[in-house]
This record gives sequence, structure tokens and C-alpha cells, in this order.
Amino acid sequence: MASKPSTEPKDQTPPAGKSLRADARRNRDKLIETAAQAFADHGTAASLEDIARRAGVGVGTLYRHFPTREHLVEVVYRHEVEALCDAAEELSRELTPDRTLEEWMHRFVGYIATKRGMGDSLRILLNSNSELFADSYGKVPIVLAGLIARAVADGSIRADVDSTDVLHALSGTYSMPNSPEWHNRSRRLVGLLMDGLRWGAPRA
Amino acid sequence: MASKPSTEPKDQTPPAGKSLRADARRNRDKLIETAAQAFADHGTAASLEDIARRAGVGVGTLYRHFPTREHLVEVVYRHEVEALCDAAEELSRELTPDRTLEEWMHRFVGYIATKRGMGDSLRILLNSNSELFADSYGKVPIVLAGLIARAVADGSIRADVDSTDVLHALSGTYSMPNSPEWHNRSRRLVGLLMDGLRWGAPRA
DNA sequence: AGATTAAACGGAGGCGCCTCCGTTTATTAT
DNA sequence: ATAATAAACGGAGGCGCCTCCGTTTAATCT
Repeated sequence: MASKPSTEPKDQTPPAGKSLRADARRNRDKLIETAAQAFADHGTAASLEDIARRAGVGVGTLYRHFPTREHLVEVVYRHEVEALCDAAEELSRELTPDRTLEEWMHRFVGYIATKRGMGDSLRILLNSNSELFADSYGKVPIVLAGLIARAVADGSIRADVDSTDVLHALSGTYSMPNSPEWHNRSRRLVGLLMDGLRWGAPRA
Repeated sequence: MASKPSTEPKDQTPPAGKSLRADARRNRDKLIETAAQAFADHGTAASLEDIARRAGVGVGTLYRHFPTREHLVEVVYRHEVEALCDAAEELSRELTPDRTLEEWMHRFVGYIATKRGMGDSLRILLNSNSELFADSYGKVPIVLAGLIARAVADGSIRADVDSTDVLHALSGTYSMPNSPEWHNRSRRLVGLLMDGLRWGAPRA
């Protein structure tokens, strides 16, 4: 598996998505990408007509692919979690285990940032559809645990680390206030965590 | 108190409603009346523009009086509970205590019927604003208890009645299915209750 | 009664939602 | 290659939301 370069084309709707016509898939992908941006910028109340426009398609196309706003939100959400998880593998191909962990944590925190903007609809979704939460978010702890295990094996971070503790520490950023300092604050948090993890490591 | 005829003019917003200009009060009342009808017919999602149109005013007027849909829903709700409570006094002026009780229970059940249609927004309101619930719905048990006490004193119903039990019995109609039989069903329920209450009464 | 003025009116306008259906286009069969 | 066909497109149109502001009018003052 994973023998192709696979630099960008990775998606499709795993369960329900049969073979789509080429143009359909193109438009679908563009819509998801555009929507992700729009939701990040304006929250999930962003104008769907505007998303369609920016994606260069008619509203009809948007509604055909995603019958309701919630459908679109859900797909975007799933996509981003998957991208986050996939990034772990890619990063570890180019960086040392500890640098991979650090970079991935930065991305995780950035990911959380966009979710705060989506809070409104997302909460509804997660409440009414807990399967979604389990399905996609469920992978995150596993990925993190894997990255930590590698870094431990590598000797670049200490061995007595509970990955769940690290996840909780990172998740705290979700409830931080929206100040412009937010970004720096979360960068420092990750830095702090890494310092703690490296302290007393075999190869430190 | 209550020395005037007072056949219809009873409303105003008790706490916040200062003295309104004559035309303003007219429009406000008409809007509430029209909205009550619309909500009963189409649920709380009824078109506000349509309500304004039917009330013979511009939408601007509607929005000035009721900034949000929820405001309007709340006012309509309060109004109806008050009307229901006031009806008790009026009815008892024209009917015997047991007939008053019977007729009032019919109205109560009819009132519940409209609330089922409003379920959507009303639930939100009652959750976020429990003061509203306590304020207005709180009077209902008291009114019912009063009517029952009168009929007991009158000897037309038996004395060993817990008014709370009666209220619970009536409230059951809230969760009945929407069949066309609904109305008959609830009429029979009230009849049944009255038969039970009259059984073994001193003057029966 | 007439003038004044602040309150109230009302609807046009801009935007977003969503559907419907005539047109375009990728795919399949020949 | 070409035709046939089913899939997909896209935007106009109808409706509802809400705001803004020029016009009307009830209440007050002289």
C-alpha cells in the first residue's frame, strides 16, 4: 500500500461514494476545499451561495452534492480530521521523530482553532451524530500515541509519557479566549510541552 | 376589584410596556392575534412577513415591536396562558361550578393542542428562559385548584380530589399522536374525568 | 384650531435559502 | 471517430429574513 507518490489526491466519500463522473468529483472537491476556508473564516453560518460562487459552480451543484448545510459541515469536518491524521505519516518521512511530533502538534492545535469557529453547527452535529465523532476523532489519540511511541523508541523524548495527558493538554486550547494572542499562546504551549518531553531523554 | 365589565380589553406588556401611542397599541394587538393564529396553523416557523401582511401592517412594524421571532413567540405564549387563566373567572360568572370546571378543562386541552404545533421554538424558549415557564404556566395549577375547590364546596363533585392528579391527566394529551381523532379523543377524556369527579358527589 | 415634534409606520432593497428544469458534457456503445 | 444517453451542471425565480430611512400621524403645546 501507499506505493504511489500520493501528494494530493486523497478523498472520496468512503461508504456512500460510488464512482463519480470526472467533473462531478472535481466540483465536489473544490466545494469542500472552499467550504473549509469559508467555515474557518466566517463560521458555519457562511453563505452557501458564496461558497458555490467562490468554488466556481452554481448553487444547484452545491445542493446536489450536499443537500443540507449540515451535510457539508460534516464532510468538511471529516476531511480535516483525516488530513490531520494522514499528515503524521507524511511528516515522519521527512523529519526526525521528535520534530515530527512537534510539527504535528502544531497542526493539531491549528486544526482546533478552526473548529472553534465552527462551534455552532458542529456541536449540533456531534450531539445528534455521535458516530461521526467516534469515527473520525477516534483516530486522533491513536495517531498521537503512535508518534509519541516512535519518539520514545528513538530516544529523543523521555519514556514515561502518557499520550492521553498530552492530548488533554493540547485540547485545552479549545476553550481559550479568541484574542489575537491566541496563535502565539498555542505555539508556546506546544513548545513548552516539547521541552518537557525532551527533558531527561536518553539522547538529549 | 374587577368591578368593570371588562369584556375584551385586557393585555399590554405588564412589566416593560409603558404607555404606547394609540396606533402602536392597535397594531401590536393585531399582530399578536394574527401571530397566534399563524403559529397554530403552521407552527412557529410561520412566515413573519405573512403575519405582518395579514395583520395589515408592514414588516418594519412587526420587527419594531418584536425584534426576533422568539420575542413574538414568547408574547403569544404568555398571552394565551393569561387568557386561559382569566377565562376561569369569566366562566364562573355564567355557569355552575361543575360546568365551569368542565368547560375550562376543555379550553385547557384546546390550548395544549396549539402548543404541540409550536413545539419547535417553544422548547428552546422554555429551556433558555425558565422564568417564562414559571411565571405564566405557574398560574395554571392554581387556577385549576381554585375551580375544583369551588365545585367541591358547591357539592357538585366529590371532595377527595387531588387537583394535581387532574392536571396530570389533562397534560397527557400533549403527547398524543396528531390523528384527526385527536380532538374527539381529548373531549372524551375531559368527559370521563368529569364523570369520575361527579361520582358520589353530595348533590349528584 | 393650528403648529410642532417625536413616535410610529411601512415597504423597498439587499441578501440568503432552496428548487426546478432546460442545457451541457463525460461516458459508453457502435 | 461518432452517436446515443444518462449524469451533472447552473442560474433564474420565488420566497423569507431583516434593516434602513423617508413619510405619516398621534399627542402636546400655544
